[in-house]
Order: sequence, then structure tokens, then C-alpha cells
Amino acid sequence: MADPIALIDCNNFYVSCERVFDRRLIGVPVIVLSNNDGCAIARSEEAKALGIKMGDPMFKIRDTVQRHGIRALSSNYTLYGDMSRRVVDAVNEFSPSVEVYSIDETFVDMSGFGGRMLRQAADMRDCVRERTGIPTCVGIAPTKTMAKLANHAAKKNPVFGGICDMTDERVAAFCMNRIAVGEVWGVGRQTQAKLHAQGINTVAQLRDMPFPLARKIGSVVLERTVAELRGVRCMDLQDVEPQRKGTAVTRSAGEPMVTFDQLMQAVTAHATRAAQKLRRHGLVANQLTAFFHTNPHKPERPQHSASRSTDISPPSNNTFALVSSARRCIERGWKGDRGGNGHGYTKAGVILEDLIAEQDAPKQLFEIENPRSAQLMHALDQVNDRFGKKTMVLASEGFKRTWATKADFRSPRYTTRLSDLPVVRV
DNA sequence: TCTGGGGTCCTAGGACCC
DNA sequence: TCTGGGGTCCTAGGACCC
Repeated sequence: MADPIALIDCNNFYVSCERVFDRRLIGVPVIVLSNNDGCAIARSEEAKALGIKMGDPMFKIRDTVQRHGIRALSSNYTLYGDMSRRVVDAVNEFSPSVEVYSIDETFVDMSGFGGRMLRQAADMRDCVRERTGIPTCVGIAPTKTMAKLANHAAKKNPVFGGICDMTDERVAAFCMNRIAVGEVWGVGRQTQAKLHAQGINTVAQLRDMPFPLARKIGSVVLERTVAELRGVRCMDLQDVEPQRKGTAVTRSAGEPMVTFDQLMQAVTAHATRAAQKLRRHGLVANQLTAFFHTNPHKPERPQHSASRSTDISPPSNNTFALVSSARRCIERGWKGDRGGNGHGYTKAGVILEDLIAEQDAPKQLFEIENPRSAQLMHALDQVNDRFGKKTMVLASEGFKRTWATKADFRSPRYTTRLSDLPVVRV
């Protein structure tokens, strides 16, 4: 049998983070909203019980929210990112080899624990809980796909007490016979429909389906999933973080952008943020795409979308270079009068691709890069780190920020703003 | 009328994930 | 009125090469 892999997954992570800092949220229904307070992206158990679904748009659940007094919070990603790091720090003490898979999930190599494995898993949960206040569940299995499934079982079935060990074949068989195929990692809506059409409804049926049929329905991806459900490892633990291939900054606007200048202000802000992300990771981009579009949820209104790309030569992470590239893209995509072309654009973004490490970037033969431009970017980052985001911005970002995202219910910046720290009175 | 074969690389779009 | 954001991987098909 392959060495066991554990998946430790935080329960209702964003809600749990909020509850750590506001005890009044414990025991009551809570949801956390996406950017622009658009959709519910995290729900407490109480909110799930009231029928709030993942991704439900706020305007559709407003009645339920009000009727049951559900606490709705804007998302506070800085807080969640900080809490996530603390969880990973605790998990790291239990194994030399871990893979941080997402903001709230980490795979853990459990080889070498032998008969103490379950004890270790329990200690790991306790440690995370004590250090961060975040509740978790753990799934253990021979493969990642099975570990995900075990984690699902640990969350849904109280009989497991928060830890499900699928290295025990009886446990694996018990779960696979009962869990719906759509819960499997890698089986989305389309694949699920195709599987149902074949009469495959449970995880056990998926596990037992012939490989050629799996490949026909869902390419090598589904074939791998079937193998992993049989305990054959196709996906290794990735304990070194792979280099990013691309990065994006995209936002819905608080109110529709009507003029070229409004759109350009938003795109300037997005490109500025994208450049900053590159510098933070020591990368430069070879390609930039800028896009914008009207509201696709309103098909009865006239629609327009545009996306334009450009090479960045030499590859760069300089804010001025990326903003001017983005501007050229937007100019090429804009149609009609710059004062307004009859469309209200609700979303825009900047995507950077073909990223390489700064030191690997080819040097230009004839253009000598201005050595002061790197110094200027460094100074810009330092000012904004020290005095807060957007202390210093390009003038083309504007000051009205009519496009800015709404966040009416944001919790305080507990972990990043001294002034927002909770006060204890004794 | 007949019109090679085999390979690589790139891109767009689809599906999925959290 | 009001519907998130940021990623990955795979495939098919076209361009291009010898």
C-alpha cells in the first residue's frame, strides 16, 4: 500500500475566521459574501440548514437572510490569508512534507507514523484549533482523490468524529457505496451528467467503471480519477510550490462604467495591482491581456465585450509599462465615442501570462533599461506597504473610484490594522 | 483524374477546482 | 437595483516544418 496522505480542511473557513474575532457570530447563521457583496461564498452550518447554497446571489436570498436574521459579512481576504498562514504553520510541525492546496486545505504526507497515524491526525487538529481557533476535519487515504473523499465523509458523517481513515478498506467501501458520484474531486456538473447517463451514480460505481469508458467520457483526467479511487496513486504530493504560469486581477464594478476614462481608471488600478503582485514574487511578464464586458446576466440589454493582448517587450513588472500596455489594449477594444458608447461595463480585468523569474529575463540588445525605474518601483512598494494600500497611485487611476467594489459589511482588519484590534477590558 | 506523411508548436475553448 | 475572483490542465485544430 502506498504511504498514506492526509487532507486537513478547515470547516466553513471564512466564517470560522470571522468567528475567531467575533464571538457573537458563534451559534447563529452567518454567511460571507463575495466581492461587491454579490454572492454567498461561505456559510455556517446554521446558514446551510436554512437552505443557503454556495454561490447564491445576495439579491435572491435577501428575504431569507432578513427573515432568519442571518449575519451577512463582506469578505476580508487579508484576514483569511493571515489565518491560513497560521494554520499551515501549525500543520507543518506534524510532517516534513506538506502541500498547501488552497487557502483552507493542506495535504500532509503521513508516511512513517505507522500505528500512531490516527493519534497524529487528532493531535494535528487539536493543535490547529488551539493555535488559531479554526475547526478542521481530516481525511486519510492512499491517494489524494480518496483523501478528499475521506475528508468529505469526515465532515458529513458525525460517526467519524472529524477524522475519516480510508486506508481501512472497510471504511473506504462503506463510504464509496453511499456517496454520490458528483462529490468526487474532479467530477463537475458536465461529467456528472455524462456519468448519470451511463447509470453511474455512486462513487463505488465510478471506481469500478472500465478505464476505456472513463477516458471516452472525461479524457485522461477522469481515467486518473478512477485509478485513484482504486488506490493507485496518479497525483503526487507537490511539496515544492510550482512556478506560477499566470496571474490576473479582475473586478466587477460597483456601478457600471460608461465612459472610456472610467473604464481606464479601473484598468489602471488592476494593472497596478498586477504589477505589484509580480514584483512581490520576483517575476516579470511577457504578455498582457486586458478585457472588459457588459453584464452577461442581463442578456436583454445590448452586450459588448472586448479582450486584447499584447507582448511586453522587454518582459516587465514595471507599473508604468504594464499600465500603458493595458491602455493600448483598452483603446483597441473600445468602440465608439469615448464619452460613452451606450454600454455600461460591469467588469474589467488585466491578465499577465508567460511569467518568468526576473533574473532569467533576457536583456535588451539596444535599449538600456533605466536603472532608476526599479528603484522607483521599490520606493512605490515601500510607501504603500508602510502607509497603506493606495497611498501612492498613478494619477490615471483617478480619485473618484466610481468603479470601486462595494463592501458594505466588512469586518474590522483584526490582523493588519492596529486600530482595529479587539479591545479587552478587565 | 491523380495531389505524402509525419511531426511539433501554438492557441482557443472547455471543464474543473477553491 | 443587485449574480466573485483567481487559478490549472487537457483537447482539438490550425500553422508550419522537412
